Amino acid sequence: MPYKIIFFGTSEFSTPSLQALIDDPRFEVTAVVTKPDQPVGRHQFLTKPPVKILAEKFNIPVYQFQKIKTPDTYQTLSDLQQRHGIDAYVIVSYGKIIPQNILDLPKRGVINVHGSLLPKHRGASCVQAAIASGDRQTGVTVMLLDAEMDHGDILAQAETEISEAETGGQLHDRLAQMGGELLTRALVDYFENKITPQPQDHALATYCKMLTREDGKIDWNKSALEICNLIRAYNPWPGTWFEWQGKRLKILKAAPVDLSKNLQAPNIGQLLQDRNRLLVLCGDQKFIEILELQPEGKKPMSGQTYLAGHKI
RNA sequence: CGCGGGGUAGAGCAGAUGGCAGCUCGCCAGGCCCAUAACCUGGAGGCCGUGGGUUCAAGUCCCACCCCCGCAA
Repeated sequence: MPYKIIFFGTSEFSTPSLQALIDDPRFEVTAVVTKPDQPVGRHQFLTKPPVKILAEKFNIPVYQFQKIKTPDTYQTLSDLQQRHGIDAYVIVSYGKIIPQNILDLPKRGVINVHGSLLPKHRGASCVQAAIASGDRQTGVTVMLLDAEMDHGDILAQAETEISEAETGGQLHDRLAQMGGELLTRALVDYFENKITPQPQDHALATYCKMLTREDGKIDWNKSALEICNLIRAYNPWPGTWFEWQGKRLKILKAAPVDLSKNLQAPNIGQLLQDRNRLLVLCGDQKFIEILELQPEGKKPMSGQTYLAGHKI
């Protein structure tokens, strides 16, 4: 008899975990809960969440509750519980807070996959936070959900190195994949009582907030290293940018540079040309080279290409 | 019909008041040099997004359409 699971998830981070559960004969994904379709993109087309697309492909029933904290929602999930005897909920990047009375429904509790080594980087932007903080390694955590955010007992963790040039998007995809692999193993061990859930050391907890595009505005007073890490971390979401000559310039790729010679003292945050390189002075008096950028209304281009057509 | 920017040489950009298209980089050839991503000389390369219209004459004015992108979500 496979373990019966209801999967809660929405974003691209969720899909590898859902896929792992589907592919593993030891589990049966009885239903999938995901956020309602959202208007997306320049023309606001109504778009299905990635998790919904995957679920439909395997003919798994999909539930999209407008609100979780309603008697109707509770009733629906309660019915599913009675009808199928669900063993556990698995929640991966669902995007909504689930009330306690629902969390109490499944027989063996609620399991969560988180994209960091808890207790570090609790919260919504854990992947970006790891790179932005300059961490050299991170990982994924499979844990039991409790009332507080990313606070529950740990079932399993897997670590990985963050490479020098890795972007948030690349790391996101890797962690999502790792999460799926770790999830199925940890879940079986947990069901078979082979692991003892370990409480987190809450004194070491750090938190990261939900990111918006505003968070990607570059503060040139920070150090060159901090800024480079931020650019890497926030690529592709939420992206990093600053205002230049009344236009918005997105920075897609940058690197710290060592300059032996002294350039004419520029202001912090001002673009500067050195040969065919596009430089900016940061708060610690060090330069970064902008390798790839995207002016408002234009396609992405290299710093050198930008210089070919723009006087600085 | 959410707001806005843009489609001109391979790339990035200029082209007030309409008159036979220019800049930077790249590319090709040659030169200089121990050497070079540096420098010098010369050269190739453009139905100016598409279709109409106004005009003696349109990249430049008018209309329609296609495509790309930023914001917003």
